Amino acid sequence: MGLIPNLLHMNPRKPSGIKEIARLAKVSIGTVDRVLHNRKGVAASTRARVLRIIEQTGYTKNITASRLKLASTHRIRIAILIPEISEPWSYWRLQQNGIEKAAAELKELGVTVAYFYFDVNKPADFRKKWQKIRTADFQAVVTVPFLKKAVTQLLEEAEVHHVQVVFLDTERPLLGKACFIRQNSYDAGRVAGRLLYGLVGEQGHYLVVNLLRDAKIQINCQQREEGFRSFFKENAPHLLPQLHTLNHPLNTDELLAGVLEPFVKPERPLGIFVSSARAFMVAGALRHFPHSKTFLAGFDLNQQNIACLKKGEIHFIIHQKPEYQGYTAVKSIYNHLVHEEAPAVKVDIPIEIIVKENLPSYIHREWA
Amino acid sequence: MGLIPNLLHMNPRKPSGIKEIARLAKVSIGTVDRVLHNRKGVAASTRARVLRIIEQTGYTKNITASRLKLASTHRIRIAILIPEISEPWSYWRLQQNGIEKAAAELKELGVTVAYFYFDVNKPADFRKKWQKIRTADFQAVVTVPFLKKAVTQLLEEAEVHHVQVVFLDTERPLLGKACFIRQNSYDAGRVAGRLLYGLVGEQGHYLVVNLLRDAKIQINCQQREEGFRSFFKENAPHLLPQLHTLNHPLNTDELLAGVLEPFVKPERPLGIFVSSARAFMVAGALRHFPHSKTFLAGFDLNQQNIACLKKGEIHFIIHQKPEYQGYTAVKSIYNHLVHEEAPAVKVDIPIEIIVKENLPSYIHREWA
DNA sequence: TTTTTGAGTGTTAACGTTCACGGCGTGAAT
DNA sequence: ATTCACGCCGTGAACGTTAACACTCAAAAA
Repeated sequence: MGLIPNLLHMNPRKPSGIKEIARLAKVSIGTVDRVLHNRKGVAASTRARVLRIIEQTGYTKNITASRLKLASTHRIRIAILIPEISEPWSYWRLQQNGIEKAAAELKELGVTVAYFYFDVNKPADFRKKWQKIRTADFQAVVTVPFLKKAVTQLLEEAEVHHVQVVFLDTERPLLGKACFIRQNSYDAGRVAGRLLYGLVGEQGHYLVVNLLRDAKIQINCQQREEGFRSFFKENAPHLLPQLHTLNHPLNTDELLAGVLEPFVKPERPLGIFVSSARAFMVAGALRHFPHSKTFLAGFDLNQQNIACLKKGEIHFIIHQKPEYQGYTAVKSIYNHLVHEEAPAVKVDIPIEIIVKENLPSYIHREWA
Repeated sequence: MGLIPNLLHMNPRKPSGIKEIARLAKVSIGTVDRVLHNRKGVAASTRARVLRIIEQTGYTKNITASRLKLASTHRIRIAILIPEISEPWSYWRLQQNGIEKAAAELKELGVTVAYFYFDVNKPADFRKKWQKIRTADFQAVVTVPFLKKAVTQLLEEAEVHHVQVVFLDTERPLLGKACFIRQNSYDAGRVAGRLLYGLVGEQGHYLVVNLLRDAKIQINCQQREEGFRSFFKENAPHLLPQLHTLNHPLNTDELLAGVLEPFVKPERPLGIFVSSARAFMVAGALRHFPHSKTFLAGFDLNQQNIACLKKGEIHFIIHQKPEYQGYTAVKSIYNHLVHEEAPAVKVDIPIEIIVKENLPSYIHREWA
């Protein structure tokens, strides 16, 4: 340890980075810095010379050093504008966990995130919170595209104020060049079609169950159903007469089991695609028909779905990786702001298929 | 931009980090540094006082600043000891792509990786390359546990020389506390069992195809078969008589189609599980039996398998995410060496299921 | 002619961490 | 009494980047 003299200190390494560029271009580091940041105050000839050296040496700036310097003065501020988190295991809580993990990693690089929660039923609340964000110079905002008109306004104002917008979990055809982190719902529906068709086969019937909140269907669920139907249209069009849809309001008095009864026949297999995260409710209702040959596919690894998967009551779950979405949103924004040549944030979350047997490899592990 | 005076420069922020600790403990930053690095030369009372302050303030060192300083003197050197890469699309090439991506990200933090390739058929070559690594002070080595005896020796010597070892793609029961990045082959086989059973059902027959290189079965393939069989043992033991194994040497003169023929009967469905990355070969052979009801599952998203998946000749692919494995190996080593409290590297790659419909979400996307 | 401007430069002090070096003391050896 | 050793601690120069500030000339304004 102490026996070997420290050779590195005897022959100092030749400087790399901006200092080396300055030496080669016969200017000071100040000038190189001005060129790199496109600041004025550099003669055209000097600028060209410096740029040539930068080109030739393939210089890239040391982001570690840059962020170390900037962390104290020019922080990167990201606003998170998401629906109020009611249940402790809600989808947005998971997204937020991912966001917080990213924030922790980026903290010492001068990145801060601030949360703003809005009431999904009140567009005015969304607008109000956005105005707070807009007037508080954030570089970026991560939000959801639920409230169509309010979001359109947000996009326009964000463009004017140079605030980067990233949508989580969006499906709405996005105006302009908005960024997003989402899973393709249409394709996810197609995957569910493939999986249930494989299990149920030609002799069976099929049912799409949309569980409605406030009597209206979510856009995600709608697109998933379209994808599901498109699979059959392309691969087994003769089965379309056997493919039905059940829209069932969650806040109804009717029991789900009762509504399902006409579809469940002991003599023929039934494939049920639940377009939302509540497949476990359908699984519960199906316990009234113990001798039916029913196969169930749905979304999201919440605790109830996991339990049903383990018991064999749900056969396939499609995972949306909410934590990963949140994590990726923040990380991508950072990368985009820091490496200027980095592409805009457009991430398609893979459509991951969970069955009973690969569940452990998903829940016993870090998700990032 | 220039209109607002820079307030941050007028009221300087109170220092954070080591300086603040020093101020509170009424010592210099040198002493704090000595305490943080457990170096001698600090009075016991002073050390206790500093440690108390560190505890109270919840100080954590700024790794950005630390690496900036250390990058020039104490680089983190990682050796990669993997089989020679023959084919351009080989599995190890993909792993190496992931490694290189991680290396690029960590370059400015003073991390360097060096590659050593060995001939998988020559344990002596493996040993020779390892000796080169051992004598060249690397902090860590990423390798594969193929050659049992040579690897045991490596592990012992690495422990003595404080070289961290991380195995890629391992299944061998690992001696001691070795680290790994792998997919659980047994569980992957079980997943394949679930998927094929779902498609083929009770009336079908099942076949495990092990494609042998040099007449011997790879340990991965063996464990996958065990997992596959265990699924049927648990879920459909009555089908075990209908479950056969075919070990087929790749360098034989016999045609695969000929060997498969006795198993393929037009009247009954057949589920084939190929335990390696060459399911496309079985798919090719099956083209001789166009009217058979055959279902095929295998591993890895190589180009031939992808083509078969798109054509519907292969029904399920299990993805091992080789690029992600390589990336994770290097990143995890870095995190472990840099955050001393970080856990040892033990990563289970999730068993990801690919069908025709979710393939696009896997191949049109960054894997990290 | 002298002063003033300002465009084009160089200089320097940070950001938080690291570590060699040197400078105090106190106690032991000469 | 003078030297030497050594435990304990502070100082300062880096790492590469940033940006305010200071300086130097020219040409334009007085």
